[in-house]
Amino acid sequence: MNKPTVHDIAKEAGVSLATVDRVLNARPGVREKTIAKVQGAVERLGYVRDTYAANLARQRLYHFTFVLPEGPSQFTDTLKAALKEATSSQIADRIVLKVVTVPLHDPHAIVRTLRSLNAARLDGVAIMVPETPQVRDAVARLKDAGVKVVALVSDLPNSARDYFIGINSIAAGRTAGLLMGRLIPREGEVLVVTNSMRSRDSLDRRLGFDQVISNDFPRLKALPSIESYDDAERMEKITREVIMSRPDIVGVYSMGAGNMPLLSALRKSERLAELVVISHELTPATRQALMDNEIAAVIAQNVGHLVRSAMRILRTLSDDLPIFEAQERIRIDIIVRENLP
Amino acid sequence: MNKPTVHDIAKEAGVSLATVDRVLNARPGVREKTIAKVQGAVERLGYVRDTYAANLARQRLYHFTFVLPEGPSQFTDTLKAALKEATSSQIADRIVLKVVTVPLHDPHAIVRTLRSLNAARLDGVAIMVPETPQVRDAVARLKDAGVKVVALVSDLPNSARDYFIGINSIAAGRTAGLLMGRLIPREGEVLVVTNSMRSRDSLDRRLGFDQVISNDFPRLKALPSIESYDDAERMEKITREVIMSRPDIVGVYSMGAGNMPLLSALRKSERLAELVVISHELTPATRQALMDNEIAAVIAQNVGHLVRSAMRILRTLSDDLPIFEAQERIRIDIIVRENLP
DNA sequence: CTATAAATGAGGAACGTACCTCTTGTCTAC
DNA sequence: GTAGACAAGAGGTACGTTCCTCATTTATAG
Repeated sequence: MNKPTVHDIAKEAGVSLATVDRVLNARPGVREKTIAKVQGAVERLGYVRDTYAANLARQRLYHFTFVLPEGPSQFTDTLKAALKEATSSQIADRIVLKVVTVPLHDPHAIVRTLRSLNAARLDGVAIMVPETPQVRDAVARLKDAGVKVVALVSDLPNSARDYFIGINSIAAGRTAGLLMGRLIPREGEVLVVTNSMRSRDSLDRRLGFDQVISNDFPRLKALPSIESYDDAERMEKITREVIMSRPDIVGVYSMGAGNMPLLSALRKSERLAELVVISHELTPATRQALMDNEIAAVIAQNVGHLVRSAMRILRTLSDDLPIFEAQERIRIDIIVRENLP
Repeated sequence: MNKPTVHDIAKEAGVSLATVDRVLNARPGVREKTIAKVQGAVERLGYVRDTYAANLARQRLYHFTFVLPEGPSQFTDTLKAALKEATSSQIADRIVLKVVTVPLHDPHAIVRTLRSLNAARLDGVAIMVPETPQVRDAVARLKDAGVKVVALVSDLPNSARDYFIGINSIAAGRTAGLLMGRLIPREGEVLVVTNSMRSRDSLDRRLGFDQVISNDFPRLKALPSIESYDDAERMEKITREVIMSRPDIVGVYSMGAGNMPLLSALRKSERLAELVVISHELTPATRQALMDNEIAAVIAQNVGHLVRSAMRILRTLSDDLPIFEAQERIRIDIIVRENLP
């Protein structure tokens, strides 16, 4: 009735413990026929390796590296904080964690960093950078070297990454669109702002947003995206100008980072109270704006879950174990003033 | 640099391994002074017991029992499904799980069941029942017998339970109130329905809902709660009558289970399209209603997270380890058509 | 100061797995 | 028929912890 051990497998298969070990750990020097015998026993008894005992025996350490954007961003700051917090918990057990940051605007530097990772002493990498052909190459190279790769927050769909941990941007955009439509009962224009439409996330969010607006809420007109290019002043200036010149604007959808200059511009315009503002990611700025009723809703992903999931998945991949999908699915959180975590 | 082991503690404290073991496992026969020496070494080296190695050595099994409501309820069905799913994952490692169901309407049967639990061979219990003085007593009795007790979904705030796993009902009600107010731009009445206002959860949700409605949306008038007493026919009949007789109703807040008869009544009234309906818990019925635009939003708690959290917390409590709060906090999920999980 | 109890030390086996060495068995080729 | 290669067995040690026994030291009481 108890969980079968390697000894049970040996008995069941009629071979020695050493042979079972050779088969289970894919060591050479075992005939096909014998391998089949052992695997048969494994399946018949429903053997699952006790990972903890195995890790104890082999003194296993998991070497993981997180590649995150550098520079000031409230979102990546909260992500890093969550990572640090997780490090001191049970989840980080046997994990040796390294965090490196890369400048997002410099594709060469990103690739240089990815290439500089020592694949030989690395079990897994979690990457949060925009997808480029060079990044795809670097991912393939890591994979070839036996390193597990997961994309974090921003997917690398055309790369060889093993897993994506984050929310579907199209669905996130659709959620924003639905909320915007439901929260604005009249006609009008919706301002859409982002850092840069060259990022895939922004494109997808915009896509999802437009799908729902045009299909379910034709009374609303989503304006062309305004891009800030990470320039706070530019963002504030342009936003103010557009808001001033277009009295029909009834809502604002902020797809990316940079909510602080946006809010600052909206405040100065003195039209904030009558606008429905929806933004992404829960940061100190958006949290405060929610509490002040300046932002109606925030579309977010739980960063704590994000980093814990990344660690668990990298570990699971490293052990060639099946992933428990239900636990790892990152949900699209809708946060309003009253359900702030 | 490596994690210290019991051997390191023995060396540091200048005692033998056996003594370290006696101290760490609170076995008798050690002088106060020696205990202090060992504990000093533990703190200086920052020793943390390797729980996996310990469990391996002592062949530890965690015996947990979940006490859940019996009878047909889509919510408890999904909860049980999540429990079953979790059982076959890593999380349930070394856990021997038992599920017993109790009739919620029969306080005596509940207490009888709680008393019948064999505290001697039980490490922890997760309980989902309404709080009564008898339940409080039963919890205290379990605690006295050394069993860890957590309240699930529905808190037992005045009992000796170690932990509550679920969402704050007042905050959930406030969230519903805020959404209702934001989604209804005009004046009108809001119908509030529930199973029974004798349940603490319903009272608290109502309380939170009324707080926000009266404070932020005085244009809305929340009607007195309609109770179904778990009687589907009654629910459907009364709802239909009220809806028919009160043309000013613009929204419906469903605080408890029994969304199927409610929806059925609303459909028959043919006013569903113009009503803003907000309900609790994601079940097959509410999921379908969300997709059909019949329900505007569902306030939910992630049942998968709920049961995984319960298992982790019971295990952590059994090991007298600190709980990683950030991971265990159950969030108030707002679910709309586009962010359905 | 001794008898006794209490506290501590020393060592080993076990948990399930990994990994090592050494030996024995079996097959193939010439 | 035997060398050589390959396959399999047998047995041990280790990981960090628990738990056991037995011996030894130390404190306490009479």
